[in-house]
Amino acid sequence: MSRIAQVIVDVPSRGTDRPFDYIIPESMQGWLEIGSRVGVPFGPRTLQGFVVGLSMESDTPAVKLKPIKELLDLTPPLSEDLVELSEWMSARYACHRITALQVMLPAALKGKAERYIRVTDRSEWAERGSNLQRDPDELVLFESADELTDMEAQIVAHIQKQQEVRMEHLTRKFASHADVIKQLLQRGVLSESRSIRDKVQKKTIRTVSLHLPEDEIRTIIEEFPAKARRQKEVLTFIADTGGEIPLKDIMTVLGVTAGTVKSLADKGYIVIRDMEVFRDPYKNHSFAPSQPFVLTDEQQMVYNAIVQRLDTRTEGEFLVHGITGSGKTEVYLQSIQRVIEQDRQAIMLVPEIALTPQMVERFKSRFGDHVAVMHSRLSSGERYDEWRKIREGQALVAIGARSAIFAPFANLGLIIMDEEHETSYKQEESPKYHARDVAVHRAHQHGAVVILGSATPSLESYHAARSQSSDEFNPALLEIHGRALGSELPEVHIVDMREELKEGNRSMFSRPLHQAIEDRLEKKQQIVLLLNRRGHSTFVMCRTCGYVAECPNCDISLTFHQRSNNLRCHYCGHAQPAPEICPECGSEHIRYFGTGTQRVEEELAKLFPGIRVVRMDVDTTTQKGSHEKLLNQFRDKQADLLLGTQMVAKGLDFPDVTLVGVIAADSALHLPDFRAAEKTFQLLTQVAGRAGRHHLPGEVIVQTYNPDHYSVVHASRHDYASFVREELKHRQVLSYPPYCRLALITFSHEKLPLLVRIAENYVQMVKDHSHKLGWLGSLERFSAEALDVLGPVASPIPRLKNRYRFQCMIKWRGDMDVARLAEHISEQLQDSVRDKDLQISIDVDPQVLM
DNA sequence: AGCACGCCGACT
DNA sequence: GTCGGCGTGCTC
Repeated sequence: MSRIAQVIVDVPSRGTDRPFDYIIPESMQGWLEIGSRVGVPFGPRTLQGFVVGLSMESDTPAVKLKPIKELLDLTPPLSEDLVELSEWMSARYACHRITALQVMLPAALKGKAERYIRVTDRSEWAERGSNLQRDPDELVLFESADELTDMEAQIVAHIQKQQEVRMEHLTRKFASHADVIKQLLQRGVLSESRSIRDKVQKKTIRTVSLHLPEDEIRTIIEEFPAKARRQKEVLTFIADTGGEIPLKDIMTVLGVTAGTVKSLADKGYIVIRDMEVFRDPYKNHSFAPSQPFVLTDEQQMVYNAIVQRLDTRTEGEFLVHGITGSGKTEVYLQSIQRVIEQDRQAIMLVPEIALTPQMVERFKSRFGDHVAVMHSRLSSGERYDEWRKIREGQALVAIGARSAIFAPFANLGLIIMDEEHETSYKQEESPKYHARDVAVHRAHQHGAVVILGSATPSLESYHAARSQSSDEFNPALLEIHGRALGSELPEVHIVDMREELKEGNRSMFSRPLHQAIEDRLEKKQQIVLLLNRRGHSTFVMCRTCGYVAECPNCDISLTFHQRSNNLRCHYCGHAQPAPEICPECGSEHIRYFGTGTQRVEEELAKLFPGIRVVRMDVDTTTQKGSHEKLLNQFRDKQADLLLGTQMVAKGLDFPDVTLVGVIAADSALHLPDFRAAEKTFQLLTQVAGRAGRHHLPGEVIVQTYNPDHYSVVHASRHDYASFVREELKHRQVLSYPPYCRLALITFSHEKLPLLVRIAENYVQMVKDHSHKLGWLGSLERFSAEALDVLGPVASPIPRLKNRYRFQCMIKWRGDMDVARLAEHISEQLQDSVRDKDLQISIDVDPQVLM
């Protein structure tokens, strides 16, 4: 038996980011495991912590060791593999261990210490009951107990009844007598302790069941006194139904009160108890069971490749590149089915916005109650219950967004990541993990298979599949070229908005789009309009020739800064004055860009009187369930046109949509991000996939000022391979992922001069350190190992919440531990500056460079 | 993160 | 001469 437990305590700071040793009390022997959640004394406080190791001896001097105070769960909330995973995460993403552990659990398990009050020496007092004032002889224990006033006695009695009462509850109940409670504590009549209390309680319902054998009950029913007609009915009902029946049901079905039922319990015929139940967010939905579809030949080949690995229990990764509407989901469903038959479990990750009721229904109707759904719109209680269903083995499939990758399955066989290119798989707050990388690591732990699926795979994944590297992540590429229903991909027309302007059309709708909308309205077919609002930020473009100002060093569009009236690059810091006329064609129509959905809606109403528009954007979908409501409205044909931002591009499937319009394809193209072209290509491809998915042929109209840009051209031809070829060339020349890795270091402080000095210091320190290690070098030389630092520059958001922000970027190739280097330097700098106002954040493999 | 221990200004 | 400012150091 181990004597010592290593515990990570719930304090996310540098000084406490290591295990602390505790003595395991006798009573916890055999119960305490790696992954257990415990309450421990830490300095003067009581904190929640997680056991990450067990041992016989400790290096800490015995006098310093304290015992663990309490064990918080019967079964450990974390398994050993998740504890190991947290160690890997803290190293890879430079985060505190506790932060990594915490992200794996539902918020409900983030307990905080609370004060609990009880009457001192409970056993003595319990016997005395309410006589405590009348029997002063026995109260020698407390010198002044015989002087208890009425108020004091009342408080003591209240506490005694419940044995232990939370301080918070007490101060609320006896709000005006806080001083009395304080005094009782001082005199020792009451004592306090601290204990960890969870945020969410398990939910229970009152149930009723027979307390005697059924034949006995039948006899009792026979002989029931006639005037107790109601009770007789109730008892008969319970005997007939059998098992545990919710009290509520009895009351509604028979129209009786709780009192009637209770008197039966008092007679000892039945028992009433609180039964633990799971909150079911989908309890009001019914799901018609569905059967597997017959797979197309292509689907079958993909499925066979996956099943081959599953059946031989070999780990492996697959990248399934299937065009929109190719029926990837059906392949996922059948693969999951296989894994379940093997007594293993599966995780299905989808982007948050794609986790629609449609999607959930598909899984629930195939796998019934074995599905646990985890998404952000659940209450913390609901999320906790879904999590427990997984932990306790009731659920076999977890479907959810990013954090579902931590679903606590014991025997994981398959992890699927749909729309794997989505940036929402990267968490923006600490721990800044990427679910794809975590998935690969977890799969290695379990010998499980990983499937990444997308119509537009990320360049990182695609490149990893293409190059035969010996990396940890080396997926096999599987392709699906045809659509499941045999429909054709829609025809895409590119409209050159420069031409429109030349011909005098200043409206946001080109003539072809205008005409097409009119046509569909007439035919009573539906339209989806996409306004890409990511480009709301200000890039400078010439309306006449499409010229966009770009940085000479970085090949990235410049951002317009109104304050200083100049253009800047967020990568290297380059700045130049804002042009008055277009440097390419001399036109005066040069301006910065941005259009809102609201304006488009107004414009639509003006141009097409009577048009029924459903607008979907952050403004209209913040309310719970509004997303679903708007989509249903559109599905039920209560609207002709669905107008929205990115969210209309994903996964929606409406049979009568025959026209998809993209108002401004360019708006994401000129964001200061090296992934701008990739994002544009992905968005156009995805949104084009919304049209003509069923019998009616679809058409897509893309308006753009850059009709020749390769992301637009290749998207219009549905040509992923050509796009990738071209984009990879750019990435290679400029040394961006997948040809190197990135870490973004962001500094923030209230005082600008200090901040600049720190940022410059940091960059210098990175250079010095990596030079010493022999890492520093130019990445452009195609060396296998090299590291380079860019910046520091002001962040794209230079001031946030009264704090200035600077950033620098580390680029490297090779498998050196840059996260550790970055963290090490952070700590050195923090130590030398000694300013706790200084924040340094490290983002390894950033997806958004802000 | 808290909380305590520890060295320098405005007050009974 | 004391109460208290928050600098820095520790928490098994």
